[in-house]
Amino acid sequence: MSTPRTSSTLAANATPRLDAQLCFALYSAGLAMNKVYRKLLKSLDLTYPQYLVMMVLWEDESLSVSEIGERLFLDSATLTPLLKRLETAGLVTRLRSRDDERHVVISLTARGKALQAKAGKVQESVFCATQCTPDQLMRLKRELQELRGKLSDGA
Amino acid sequence: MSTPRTSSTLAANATPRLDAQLCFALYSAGLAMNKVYRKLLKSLDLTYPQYLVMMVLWEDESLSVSEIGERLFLDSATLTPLLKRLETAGLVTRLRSRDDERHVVISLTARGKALQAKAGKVQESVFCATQCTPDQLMRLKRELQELRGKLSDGA
DNA sequence: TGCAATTAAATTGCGCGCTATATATTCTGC
DNA sequence: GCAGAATATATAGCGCGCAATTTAATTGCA
Repeated sequence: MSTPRTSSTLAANATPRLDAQLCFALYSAGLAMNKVYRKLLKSLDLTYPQYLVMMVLWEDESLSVSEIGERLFLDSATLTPLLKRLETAGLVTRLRSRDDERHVVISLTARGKALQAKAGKVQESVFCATQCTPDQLMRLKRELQELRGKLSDGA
Repeated sequence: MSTPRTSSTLAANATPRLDAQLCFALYSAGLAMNKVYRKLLKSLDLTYPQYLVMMVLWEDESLSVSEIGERLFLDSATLTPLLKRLETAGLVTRLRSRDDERHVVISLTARGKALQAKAGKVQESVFCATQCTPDQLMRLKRELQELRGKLSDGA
């Protein structure tokens, strides 16, 4: 590392190194990914976060708001309005649980389930857009999951 | 591992495989990163995108809106209000170029330049938060840059 | 039982990030 | 020169994503 002495020129660009650039790469790759999805999901009338919620529900068709939040690392401030939009679109229902009325149970409607059929093409298209081999994608995925874990640790 | 659940034939779960998970890893790692920065940048009164703009300006202290946009992959709809906030905070000035009045030139103020001194600590803290070796970070950075390039290709 | 602590959602307010559009300036062909 | 294309910002509207707060329901414990 050997930080340079406080000469004005060197001190001036002591800032934007290494991880700054990793973070920017992460940030801008995320934006690029979102743009790809935006185009592909247009036909389904979904945003990417909405699509994530639908994917969770395609696995388990009935979940509470907080259960969805745990899986996606999102909280109710984000999910509540998103879920209301999905409800308006006729893809899910929102019902207070009988057992514990604090919980709101989100369930797929028939329309919501049916939408899964269309989703396959989206996945395929995104895979093509990455121009990566499955191996590369898996490895990168694992590394990002690790990074996410480490970044969340300190919180 | 090999996903024990919902293997209800190929048709039903043709959806959430491979790249779906890469994209989600990318998305959620980005959110986690942003949270780390939010805490660290609180003392500088900057958001992460604002911090990116400042980093660009610490390299070149006078740039047009579109030049900043090219470096950060952002457009004027995002940058104009962000830059106005930086102006309000006294960190930059916004002036129409004499040469070409379509351009708005963004320049650092003394306060804006001075802020760089505080930024070093932020970088260091983020680096620590990643709990990664510089090698890992560099490699991941390069992979994400590649991915960003490929994802932007098709656009 | 009774009331404080805890938990689950919802709400408020703010700052992106985008699409689509508008406005103003410069450049181009004729 | 001058109409029209091209370029650079700005604006409007929408949907996240988050911190902070509020509301409502449940739990726990004396």
